Parts: sequence; structure tokens; C-alpha cells
Amino acid sequence: MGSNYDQQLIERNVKPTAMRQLVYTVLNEQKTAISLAELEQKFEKVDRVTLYRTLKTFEDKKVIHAIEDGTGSVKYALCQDTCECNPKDLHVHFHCTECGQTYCLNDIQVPGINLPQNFTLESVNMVVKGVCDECNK
Amino acid sequence: MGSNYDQQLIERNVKPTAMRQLVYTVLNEQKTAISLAELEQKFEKVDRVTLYRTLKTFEDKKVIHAIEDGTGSVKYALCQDTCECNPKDLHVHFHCTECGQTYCLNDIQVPGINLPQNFTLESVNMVVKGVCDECNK
DNA sequence: AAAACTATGCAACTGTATTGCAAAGTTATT
DNA sequence: AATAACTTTGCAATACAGTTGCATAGTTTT
Repeated sequence: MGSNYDQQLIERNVKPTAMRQLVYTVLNEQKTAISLAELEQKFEKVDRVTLYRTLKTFEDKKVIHAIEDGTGSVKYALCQDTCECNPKDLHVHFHCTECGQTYCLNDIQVPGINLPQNFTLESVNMVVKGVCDECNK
Repeated sequence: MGSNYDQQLIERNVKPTAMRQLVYTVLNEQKTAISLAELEQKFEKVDRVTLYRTLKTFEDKKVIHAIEDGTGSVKYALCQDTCECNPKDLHVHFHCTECGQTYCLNDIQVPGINLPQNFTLESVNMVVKGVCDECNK
């Protein structure tokens, strides 16, 4: 049989084990980015290290991207289908200081930056902090 | 007597104690942003918690700003004279993946972002990663 | 000089991230 | 089909950044 998400994993060269299918499913259900600790809480019983390595594998293979939102715990979210995690694929993230949620603003591309002479660019982590629409109600 | 830097501290409503003068001096000597652990190593013998609280005080009073560069340890750098840490005062930071240094690109302002409806902005943490001029030689 | 407040130092603790190693599971080879 | 080689998972333990509580020292106010 195999999960509905096998294809996404296989396309990114990740063997779709049971664990990975589960993790992918959970990630897919999230509206906002999620930390390792939060992911752990979605399961009855699971080994944190296995989740940790699953996330690392997913990140390496560009199934997910990491967001350093400054809370002390890295958040993760699924990449868009077309994402190669190149600078041009990068979007802005939003961290709500009220509810603590971290959003992917997939529609807002990270603006280009002209670096000083001889600085070369690999990636950009841009996190806007403020209050989200839910908390502004 | 008093240190040369008393004025800067007093202007920001920080009492210029001996400890704070020392920390300010060290921060002022840095070309790149520095972590708590790195700061600790600049002293023969010093209590980490005191440094920690000194940095927190400096940050609160906008003597320094914190940079979340994604390395797992927050970096700190002196604010510019005119800085009020408002969005318009914010500059881009650069983290070199080769030497590990984090630079303040004081001349490069963080670009404005149009947030979705009902999202309000407080601050922005923008870190560009790549290779710095020194490491590109 | 005493009281009130602020800063410092030490000990202890929390939580995230990470590594090593053995067991279980999977894939390739004979 | 049995073995070997490799990959994934689970458990134990560790490393380290960040943080809190409390007692002492120092400073300022009354």
C-alpha cells in the first residue's frame, strides 16, 4: 500500500519508512511551523532522537526547511513543491510574540540584498516579529 | 575619574559600574558580534551569570542589540549612537559559515515588508549566511 | 547610621540539541 | 534462502545555552 505521501518523499530521495510517513503526515497537518518538542507531543510514545534524525533527514533532502525564530528552539515546516531552498525560493517567516506561533509567509519572498564586496550569499533567515491576525482580533 | 564610556551608559540609563564599563570596553573592541560564552573568555575570571545579566540590561536599555544567527547562541553587538532599535534602525546581519563570525552590516537597512492583513510588526531579525570577504580571499 | 535598593557571585536547574552504540529492519549478494 | 552490508530506530548519556533563586556586597536615600 504505502501512504499518500510516499511520492513526495521518494521524489526527494527519502525512503518512506513508517516513521517518516507519520512525521510527514503530522507536518502536513500544521498551519504553522513546529519544533522538535512540539512534534514529540503529537505522538503517544516516540523516541525524540528518532524524530530529531527524521527532521534532519527531511531537512537535508529539502522536504522541510528550518526556521530560526529566536525562541531557542528551531521550527520546521514543509517546503513548497517547487522549493529547492535556493535564495530565490526563500520566504519570510513571522513569529507572533503573543501566541508564540511561527508562520511561513509563503507569498512573501525574501528581498534581495546587495552584500559588501567579496561577501558571497548562501541563504537568508528572515523572521519578522509582531502580533498575528488571530491575536490582533 | 570614570571610564571613557560612562557617558554612553548614562545616556541609556545604565549605571556605569566597574563590571559594565569592562563589558562595554570589550564589546567596543569587537569587529563582529559576540556570544555570552565568547565574552566570558575575554576575562580571566568572571561570573557567567553576571555577564548574562549585564548583557540583558544592556539589551533592555538599547546599549546593545541581540542577533539570532542560528548558531544556537545569541550574539550581541553595540548599537549605533542613533539607534532606538525601531524597525527603521534595524540593519542586516551576516553570518559566515566558514569562520563562524557574525557581522553587523550597519549600512544595509532591513528592507520593508508588507505583512498580510492584521499582522502587526514589532521587529525583524534578518541574517544572511554565506562566506565573508576574509574567508573568500 | 539605618533602611531601601541595586548589583554581583555562587549553586543549581531547565530545556534544546547532539553523539555513541546496540538492536531491529531492509536491501543486495552469493 | 542464507549471509553480508547497509540503513533506520531506540535507549542512554552528554554538551551546552539560557535561566532562576538566594545570599552577600555595594550603593543610594532617608
